[in-house]
Amino acid sequence: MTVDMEKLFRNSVDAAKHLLGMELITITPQGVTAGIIVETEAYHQHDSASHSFRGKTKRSSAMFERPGTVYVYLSYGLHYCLNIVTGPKGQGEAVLIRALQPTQGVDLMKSRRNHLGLMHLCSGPAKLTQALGIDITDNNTQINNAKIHINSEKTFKPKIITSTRIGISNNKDAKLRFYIENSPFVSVKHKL
DNA sequence: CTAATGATGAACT
DNA sequence: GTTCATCATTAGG
Repeated sequence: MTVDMEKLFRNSVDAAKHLLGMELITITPQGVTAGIIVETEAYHQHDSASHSFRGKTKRSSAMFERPGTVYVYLSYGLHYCLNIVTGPKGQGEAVLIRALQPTQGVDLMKSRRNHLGLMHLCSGPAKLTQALGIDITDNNTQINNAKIHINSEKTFKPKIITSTRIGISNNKDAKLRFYIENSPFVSVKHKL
């Protein structure tokens, strides 16, 4: 990760906002797939909804690595979700990537996603990992190193909406979900 | 050791 | 709106 990127990734809330509008890219043997990040959530160690809340465990250990580390976990026994770890190292902070607007490799995404339509390819945290070919083998790898990349140059300035997070039972009222206004590609449209 | 649960998605009615 | 697939982690005995 460049010095520039390190600055953007100082804490999970700022990173969650900065990541909106950036392009997330995977380079695999099957081809390149990519999409604009349109929805994120921030998690941190003093947040009872976070996997890092009870300290470092076997599952969450990647969350305590340096900024730019990838944290992937198995959700509900069958889905993978992608997080980008933010700093400082050891704090257990990360940003969950919840939705993308597909930009590159749409046909490959469709083949990985059982040939669903454009709106169903990346509109959820486990949908986008499947579409981009991300799984548990990517856990604890580094961004912009080999397979998973983020292009920090935005092609537009997104208007950011802040809301409560999706699918959690602890710390429900914290407004730590961020998404791009009027994007049809977000996972859930309602919620405050 | 056992049992409940979950940062979800697909397929239903 | 509801149900359920499916398993690592976690709490508890």
